[in-house]
Amino acid sequence: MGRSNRAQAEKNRQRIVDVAAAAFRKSGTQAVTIADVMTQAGMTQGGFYKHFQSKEALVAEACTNAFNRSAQIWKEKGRQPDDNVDGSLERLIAHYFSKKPPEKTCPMVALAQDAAPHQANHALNAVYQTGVEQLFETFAAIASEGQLKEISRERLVLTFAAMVGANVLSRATGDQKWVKCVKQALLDQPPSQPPASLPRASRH
Amino acid sequence: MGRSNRAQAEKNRQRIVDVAAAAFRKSGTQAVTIADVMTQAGMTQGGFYKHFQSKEALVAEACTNAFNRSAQIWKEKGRQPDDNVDGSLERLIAHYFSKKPPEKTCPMVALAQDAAPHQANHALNAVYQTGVEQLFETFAAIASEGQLKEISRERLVLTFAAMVGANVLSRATGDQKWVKCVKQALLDQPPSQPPASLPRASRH
DNA sequence: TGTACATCAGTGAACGCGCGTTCACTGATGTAC
DNA sequence: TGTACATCAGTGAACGCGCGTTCACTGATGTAC
Repeated sequence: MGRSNRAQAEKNRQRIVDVAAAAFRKSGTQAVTIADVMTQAGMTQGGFYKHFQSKEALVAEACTNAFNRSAQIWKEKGRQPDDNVDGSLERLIAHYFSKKPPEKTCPMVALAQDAAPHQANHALNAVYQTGVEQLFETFAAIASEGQLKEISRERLVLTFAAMVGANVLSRATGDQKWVKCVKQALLDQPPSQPPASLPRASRH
Repeated sequence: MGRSNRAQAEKNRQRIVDVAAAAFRKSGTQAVTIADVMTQAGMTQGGFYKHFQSKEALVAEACTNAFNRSAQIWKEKGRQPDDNVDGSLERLIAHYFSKKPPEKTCPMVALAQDAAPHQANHALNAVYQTGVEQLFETFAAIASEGQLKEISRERLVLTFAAMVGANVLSRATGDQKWVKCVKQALLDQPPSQPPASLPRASRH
């Protein structure tokens, strides 16, 4: 093919990042090879190193990309023009639990294993930390916006963790029931019927 | 070293499984090599295939082992002789969030990635499914035992998912704050102060 | 109980494959004049 | 505006390493007589 011009090369680079982000979200970073990514991006593997220093570097950049995309969509769910603000958190929760193609898996779930500190990809770990923070703050902002009662941060974190946990369990088992049940628990429980506190015994 | 007798060979086999279970919980199955396991078990890698057909087979067996160990401990937390039954769920939750050495990481969290159906280790996926079920049923049994009010299954799943999610986030980021916050949310919220329903706006 | 032979747990080297990375090469692009 | 040269994006083969697996071999164990 020979050389591309600068504009085309930049497009190609971006395409590699996009393809990689989708593939990593679908299968995790370890299951995706450089050859996979480059083929999907319409090039051969040798060209990869004209754009990135290493696979680790691509991983970090692609995952940043994935977190940004997610945060963007969350924010959109938080403010839809034709709708009142009160239901925005419900809308976000419903979206989080909606069936999505594997390449749109929540990055917090898809990348959790690869980002762990013991995996020694420090760049990815940093990206992941920032990404989780970013998504949680987006979540918290939407929750606090149109809320009648103030929600405690503890409660927010609990809900956030439950969403992630349900997704992890459903993805790992292949059984959607975890997601469905937690979605029900978060959306369908009428405020008029306050839950029996938390699942704990009352103190004796 | 030559050949071991039958009893010793069986002990060696069990040692391999135990070592592997600990290593897989610490680092995930992909990051652990056969040579690692065999060295830690005090043997050389060649001998591995006298006991197991493949790494996949060891993974499945070791993970079964890990889930069983966890379930066993959960059950013990559910019934301690000197204690009344009412606090058993709190005790279990506190234990789940207590700091443990990496080789005792919750199998649901440590193995989630490797167990996913797209990883094509079908034996492990089956083991994982059964293991999650086993832990959840243990959890539900303890919750329902000494409970004054009945807890809805939805609410149980929500709590269960939050525990898993918090652990996933803390393990992946390296930051204990997720675990700490969810633990607080689950244990310290006084029943006398019913939570503001769920983090949602009241319907308009 | 002792002897001869078969079995087989464990050894350690080697094989084979996958995958990240490197490299010599191509030819279009960018630039200097 | 055209020409000569340098640059460099992309190619495709090859390298090197790690790791799961295989294999010939050893010598203690188990067994048959």
